[in-house]
Order: sequence, then structure tokens, then C-alpha cells
Amino acid sequence: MRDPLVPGDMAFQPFLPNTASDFTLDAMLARQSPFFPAIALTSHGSLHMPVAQRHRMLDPVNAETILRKASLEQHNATQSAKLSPPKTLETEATEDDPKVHLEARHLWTQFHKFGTEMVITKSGRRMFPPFKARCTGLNQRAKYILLVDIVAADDFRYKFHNSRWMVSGKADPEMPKRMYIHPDSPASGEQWMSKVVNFHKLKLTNNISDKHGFTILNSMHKYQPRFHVVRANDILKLPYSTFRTYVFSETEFIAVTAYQNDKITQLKIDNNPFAKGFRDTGNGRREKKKQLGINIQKFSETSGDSLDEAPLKSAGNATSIEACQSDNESGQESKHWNHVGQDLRKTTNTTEELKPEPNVTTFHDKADRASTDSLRTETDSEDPKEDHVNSITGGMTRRFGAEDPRATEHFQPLTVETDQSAHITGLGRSSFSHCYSYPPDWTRYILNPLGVAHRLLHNAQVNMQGETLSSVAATAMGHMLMAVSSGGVCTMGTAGIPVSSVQRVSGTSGLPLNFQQHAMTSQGLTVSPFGAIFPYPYSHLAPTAALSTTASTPVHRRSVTPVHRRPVRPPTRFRPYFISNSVGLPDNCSTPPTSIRLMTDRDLNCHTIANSPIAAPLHCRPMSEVNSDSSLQSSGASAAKRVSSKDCMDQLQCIQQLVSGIDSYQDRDSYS
DNA sequence: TCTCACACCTTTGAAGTGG
DNA sequence: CCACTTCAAAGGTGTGAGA
Repeated sequence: MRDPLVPGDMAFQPFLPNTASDFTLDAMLARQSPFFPAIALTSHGSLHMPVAQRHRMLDPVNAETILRKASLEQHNATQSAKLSPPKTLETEATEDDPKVHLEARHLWTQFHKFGTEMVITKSGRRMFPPFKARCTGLNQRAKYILLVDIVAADDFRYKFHNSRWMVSGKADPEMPKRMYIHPDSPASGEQWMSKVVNFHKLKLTNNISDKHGFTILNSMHKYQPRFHVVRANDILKLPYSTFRTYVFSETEFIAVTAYQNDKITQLKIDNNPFAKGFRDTGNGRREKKKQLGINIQKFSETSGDSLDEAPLKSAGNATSIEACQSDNESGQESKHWNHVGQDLRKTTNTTEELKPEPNVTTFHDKADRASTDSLRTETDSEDPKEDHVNSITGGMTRRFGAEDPRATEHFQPLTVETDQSAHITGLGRSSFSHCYSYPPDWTRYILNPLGVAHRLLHNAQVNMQGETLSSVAATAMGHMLMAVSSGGVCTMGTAGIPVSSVQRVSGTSGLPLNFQQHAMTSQGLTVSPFGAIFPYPYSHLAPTAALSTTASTPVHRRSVTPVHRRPVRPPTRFRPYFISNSVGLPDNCSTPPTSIRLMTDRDLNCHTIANSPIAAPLHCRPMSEVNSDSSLQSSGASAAKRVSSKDCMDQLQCIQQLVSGIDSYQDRDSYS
């Protein structure tokens, strides 16, 4: 294992766009290596870039220059667009305007009231409430990859004191970041829109050496899930594709290894079918314990009052949440949760809450259980819909993944890892707004020390509850593809080796990295974008994301505030970027130069910034060359197909040989 | 604060059964 | 052959004791 790379160890000369001409497609194609050569790997698998370049990127003067030019060009592009002829059917067919609706929002909101705690364990725990979203506005024929990642919401460590969460100090070092790629990805917009996109398989862990591809979090730290929509017909093309990122503040949570807040515990028990055994109304341990307590009380008390008190006490034992649910607002919400945002899903809870539930066990009666199961199956539109989609996608999910827990052994969702920190903010709640207050392009180019040229390949924005956020988080796949799993999980020991070396090690020097990855993962192996092979038996550690929101960068933590910033809404942690009119926008233009539009509907969260002067040429590339336009699919003109079939065969053979070696390696590793 | 074993529960698919 | 039921295994959950 080599020492971390020193600046002089960079394999390639990076391309740092700084002038208007640098933003042209030709310039970027001419000067940029396909694999973002400005980035190198440290021995930890993290990314490294020369200090001088970092400083240059962080130079606010450069940032301002870039921003102003970008804004001006954006404005010009907007003006010229007005003069352009009407869209043709062909162009319309390839356009999209994704909007994302957070499902089960009421549930999230309710949890958020209490400062949602999300349990993380060494063996991994699912998120509850599950992160689910409904997409609209996608191009029906285009293919999309949907991802979720979880980033630190601030730079603090928390403690639960006096029944509330308080800051207890500075955050611990961040865990390697991973992205969870929905196992159905890629799928057509039609398929995504036909169902609720459910990320309930996403698992959280505090095990830094986790080998299952779970999302690694720090206990007692606050996190924010993010949802990404990427138009691409292949995972390989993620780094070249446009990211649209959506953030829902109510999904923010504090990771814990044990519940601190009883209210949260009770909410989860009441709403999570797996925790049914702990419900007061069930026959689980809690009920038995309660009954045991009542019996003891009966024995201990000589008066007959206890007999009357028993049921009262039992009822009184219900937590405030339950009491709340049983009456007004929360009760309605509780029932509402199961109807709203659940993809028309009626959970088991709903079924039970709507009917008088006897104290006797329901499920011990087989018939009753069967009927309940049947009802659940019928009313749970989520799974049937997913099945429908699965059938559309050729049953891959059914066989390999998404909804079948056992299938996860064969195919786990893609995860993407980097140890690049990914704070949404490093400034804490009080100054959170700063974090998202950078103009998106500035953010992309300046704030992210890793976002060199490849960052240009992304074009995204983050939206927040109807407030459009710009592309803080959108850097994603560029980094993702750069990063290699850390935490000593790289079995091949390739971390820390420059790209070229890694390729050599992988034994597929002539093979495009992403092609390697694809091929390898298709065989159940995890391969880093650089050819590093992970011991994760079934998951992809694919392109990793640290999606790093710029916030994760040191600069971000330094709270650099852009000159032109305007709070669009009062204290909101995520604010849309604002670029003042000084950059050349007409006064009556309410749309920032990046085309980011503020939206009032909390659920309609995103607009692409395809017209961004920066993004435009790049946008052009993924859309015309890389992305999965239906026309391209039909014509077979995708980028991947540029590889000749003979080359593919050679590469596949190469991979096959390599895989054999890996298998044996893994076997040895597992036996040791 | 974390880890682990545990009981209780749901989910899933295979096997069995009957029309 | 199909639909339905039964069963077992796998997996998800919070709890509570102990470290």
C-alpha cells in the first residue's frame, strides 16, 4: 500500500476551466481525460488533488469570474432560446422535467417533530420511515437511474438531554459515503412514474468496515437523505449524466444505536409492521410485560380497586403518542399516514387501526392471519406495482433484487462509496443556509476540491421543499467514480495506487474502467471504478458518490459566503441560490441565471438547469452521446456501443479470467 | 453509548392439497 | 394445470442486560 499521493504524483494534468472558452464542449472534450485524471487516490481510497489546484479552485475571485460568465451566458442562452423556433416533436420526446414527491410525508413530518432518530446497528437497519418518492415529469421513454445518499446535515455531534436533542460537540470524522442506487435502475421514466420508488432496502450501519454496501453513519450525528434522479440508461454513464437532486427536510434524522426518545420509539412501533410485537394492542412482549405487571399488582394489592385500575393502567400506559393518535391531530395523521404518500398503500397498521383490535392475538388464528395477509397484499399497492414494473423490466427485480429480501443475496442494490465527506453543511443549523447559498456553478467549480473538470459533466440542482436548491449535491457521480471504498475493504490493495496502476493491477489495462465495473458487478463482484475490487460479495460499490455536496469541503466549513446571496425564505437550511442581477439579468427576471426556479409546491422540487451555460455543452453531451435517449437506444448508438464487439469479447474474456482469480481470492479471504 | 441475544413479528417462496 | 393453503426459513424490530 502506498502512502497518500503527493501533489506531484498526479497522473495527469487536470483541466480547470476558468475562461469562457473552457466551458465549451470542445474544450472539455479536448482537455479532459475520460476518467477525470485530476483526481488520484490516497491509500485510504480517498481522493487527492494538489493543494495548489485546490487553492485555485477555491479562489473566490475565480469563482466569481466563472459565476458571472456563466450567468451572462445563461442569460444570453435564455434570450436566444426565446428566438428559437418551436420545439419539434423529436426534441420534446427527449425532454423531461422531473418532479419528485416525497411519499409518506405525513409520517416523516410526524417523526420530524420529535427529532427523528434512525437506529443504526452493526448488522444494518432499514430506514424507518422508508424513503419513498413518486416521480413525475420524466420522459417516458428515457431511462433513469434513481439514487439515494445520506449526508451529514451539519458538523455537530448530538446528545439526548432533558428529553431533547442538543449539540454536544463537534462531529466525529465522517464515515465513507455510499450511495444507494435503486435496484430497478436503470428503468424508463414510464416505469419510474408508474410506481412509488421505494428505498426501503437501504440499510444503515455504524460499522465502518461494513462489507454489505450499507450506508455507514456515525451515531449521534444528524443526517439528511438526498434523492437523485439521473437520466442515464446505464450505470456506466452516471458520471457523464445530469444529476437532479432533491432534498426533503423532514427526512432529516439523527442516527442512534439505541432509541433515546420514547416518542420516536412508540411512533415506530405503531407504524412499523415489524415492530408489531411491541405494540400495546398486540400480544407481544410489551403486552405480556404489562399484563405481568398487572398480575403482580393484583397480587400485591389486597383491595379490589386494582381490578378496576388494571385496564385503566393498561390504557394509561399508552404513550403520549398513542394518546395523541387516538384523539385529534396525530390520530388523524396516523391514519392519514397510511393513506397519504404510501402509494395508496394501506399498511398493516391501517388495517388494524381501523378495526377494533382485540387483545387476543390476531395472527395466531391462521385464517385470520391469512385474511389479514391477504388484505395487506391486496391493499399494498406498492409491491404489486413494483411487480408490475419488474415484469416490465423482464423480471430482473423479482429474480435479483429489489423487493425480495432473499434475492439480495444475489443482487444487492448498487452502492457507491467514497470517503469523501459529504456534509450538507459544515456550519451547523444556525448557519446552514450558507451551505446552500452558493451559486450552483460556483459550488460546482469552486467549493468542491475534488470537482475538477469532471464536475462539469454534471448539471444538477438541489431542491428543497419547493425551494429550488442548486447543485450542491449534484457533484455526485464524478466523485463517485473517483472514489474507492475505504476502510480497508479493498481486497486487492489497489487503493492508493494511481489510476493507471490500478488498471494494471486489475489486469484489464485495456479495458475502460466503467466497463470493467459493469462486467464485474454483473457477476456479483464489486469493483471500484478504478478497477479496485471489493470483497462485497453481492453489491456494487459502484460509482461512488460523495456527492459531495460542497458542504463537505473544508471551504464549506469555513463558511464562505457568496457575495450575491439573497434569502428567499426565512430561516431555511436549504436555500435556493441566488445570483444578483448584477450579473446581467433583467430586473424582471425572477429566474436565476441557472434557470433555477423557485417553486411553491413543496412537492415539486426540481427543475433541470439544462440551459445553464455551463451545463449546456455538457448537457449536450450526455444527452446526445451518452444518455439513453430512446432514439439512441433504438439506433444502438449509445456510447458503450462504440466499443467494437470484438473488443468487448476480448475484454469479457479478460474479465472472466480476472473474476476467476477474484473468486478464489475471496474464497481464501472468507476462509481465513 | 454500544453490542448482543432474544422474542416476536412480517415476508417470502416452496411444498402440499384439492378441484 | 391452476389456485389456494400450509409451512418453514429468512429477515426486521425493539428490548434489556451487560460491557
